[in-house]
Amino acid sequence: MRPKSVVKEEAIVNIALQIISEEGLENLSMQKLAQAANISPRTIYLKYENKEDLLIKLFIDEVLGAYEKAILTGFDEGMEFAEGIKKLWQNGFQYMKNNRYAFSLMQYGKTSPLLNKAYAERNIQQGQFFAPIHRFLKMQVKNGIVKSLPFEVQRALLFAPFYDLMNEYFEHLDRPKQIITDKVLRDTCEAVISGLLKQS
Amino acid sequence: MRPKSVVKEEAIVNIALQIISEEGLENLSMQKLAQAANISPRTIYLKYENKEDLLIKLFIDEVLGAYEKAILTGFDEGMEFAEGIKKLWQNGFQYMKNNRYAFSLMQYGKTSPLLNKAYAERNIQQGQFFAPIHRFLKMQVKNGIVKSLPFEVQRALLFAPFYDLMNEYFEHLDRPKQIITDKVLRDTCEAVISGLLKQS
DNA sequence: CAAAAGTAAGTAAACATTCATTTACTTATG
DNA sequence: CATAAGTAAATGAATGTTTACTTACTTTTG
Repeated sequence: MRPKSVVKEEAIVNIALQIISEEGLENLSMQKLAQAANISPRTIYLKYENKEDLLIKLFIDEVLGAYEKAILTGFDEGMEFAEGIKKLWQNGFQYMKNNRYAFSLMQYGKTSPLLNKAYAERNIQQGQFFAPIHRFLKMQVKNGIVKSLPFEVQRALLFAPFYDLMNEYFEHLDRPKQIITDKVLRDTCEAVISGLLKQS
Repeated sequence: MRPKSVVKEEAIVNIALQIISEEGLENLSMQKLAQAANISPRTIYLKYENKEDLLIKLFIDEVLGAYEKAILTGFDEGMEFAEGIKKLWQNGFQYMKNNRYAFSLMQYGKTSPLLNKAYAERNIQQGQFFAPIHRFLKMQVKNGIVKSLPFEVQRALLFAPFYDLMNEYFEHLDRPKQIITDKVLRDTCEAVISGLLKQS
C-alpha cells in the first residue's frame, strides 16, 4: 500500500491557515488551497470530509487545541493570583508571537457562525479548556482576593484586552515601530490584575 | 418620474444586516439578499456599485457611524474620569441592546480584511471617532489620574471587555437567564476603571 | 499485484453582475 | 381635466465565472 505523504498533509494545514490570515476566511476556496499547496483538490478530500470539516478541524485541533495547551504550560491552579495571570499572559504572548496565522483563524471563532458553533459544542462535550482557570478564579474569590463576578465577566476582564493587544502587535509588525513590547504587555497585565483585585 | 421606494432602500440595509448576523458575512449573497428583501437583484445595484461597496457602506455608515454618534452622546472631554467612562459604557450598552444586527457586522470589522481596510482608511481620512476619547484620556494621564500607557493599550483595557460582554449578552438572549444585567455591566465598568487608575 | 494515495479533468449549482424591458408616476399640452 | 410624452425606478432572465465536490484513471508502495 502506498503510504500517505505527511508533507502534503502539513501543507494543507499550513497553507490554509496562511490564506485565511492573509486573504480572510471568506476567500479560502478548496481550489485555491489545492493550487497553492501544489496538490489536486481531490487530495484534500482524502483527509477531510468537506470544507466545513476542514475548517472545524483546523480551528479546533490546529489552533485552539495547540493554544490551550501552550497557555496552560507551567500554570497551576494553586498559584498566587497575580503570578497565575502573569503566567497565562506570558504563555499566550509567547505562543501568539510564533503563530500569527493561528491567531487569525482564532479571531474568526468569535464571528463565524460555523466556528462559533463548533467551539460551543466542543466546550460542552469535553469539559472545557477553561476549567483550570475557572477553578483558579473561584478559589481566588473564595479567599477574598478577587472581586466576586460571573466567570464570563472575569474572563472578559482578564483576556479580552490581551487579544486586542495581540491584534495591535501584528498590525505593528508591518510598521517601522512596535508599540506592544514585553514591558507594555507586562504593564497591561498588571492593570488587568489590579482591576480584578477586591481591595482597590 | 416614478418615485423611489424608501421602503426598499431600508429593506436592503436591514435584511442584509439580519442575514449577516444570523448566517454570517460569508453567507450573504446578492441574490439571497434580493430574494429576502423581495426585490430584483438589479435593484440593489441601483443604489450600490457592487457587493464590496454595499458591505463597506453598511459597515461604515449604518453601523460604525450610528454607533460612534450614539456612544458620544452626552459625553464631554472635561468629565471626571470615572464619570466619563461610565457614560461611554452606558451609551454603548443602550445602543447595542437595540442594535443586535449592527453589533454582528461590527465584530466582523476586526476579522474581515475588506472591512478592516475600509475602517483604517476612514480613520485616516476623517480625523477619527476616537479623537475626543483620546484627548480625554490624555488629560487624565496629565492630571495624574490615569496610568501612562499607549493609547491603544488604554483603549484595549477600557473597551475590549465591553465587546466581550455584549457578545455574552446576545448569546444569553436566547437562553432562559440573562447574566449580563445593568448591575453586572456597572460592576465590570468599575473594575475596568480601577485597573487604569494610577493609585491602586 | 492488491490497494490506498494521488491526480487531471470534469460536474452541477451558486455566485456577482448586466441586459433589455416594463412599471409607475409626473407633467405638459389640446 | 383627459391624455400622451417623458423619465427614473424596478425588474426577470441571462451572462460568464467560481464554487464545492466527483469521476475515472494513474502512481507508488508493501
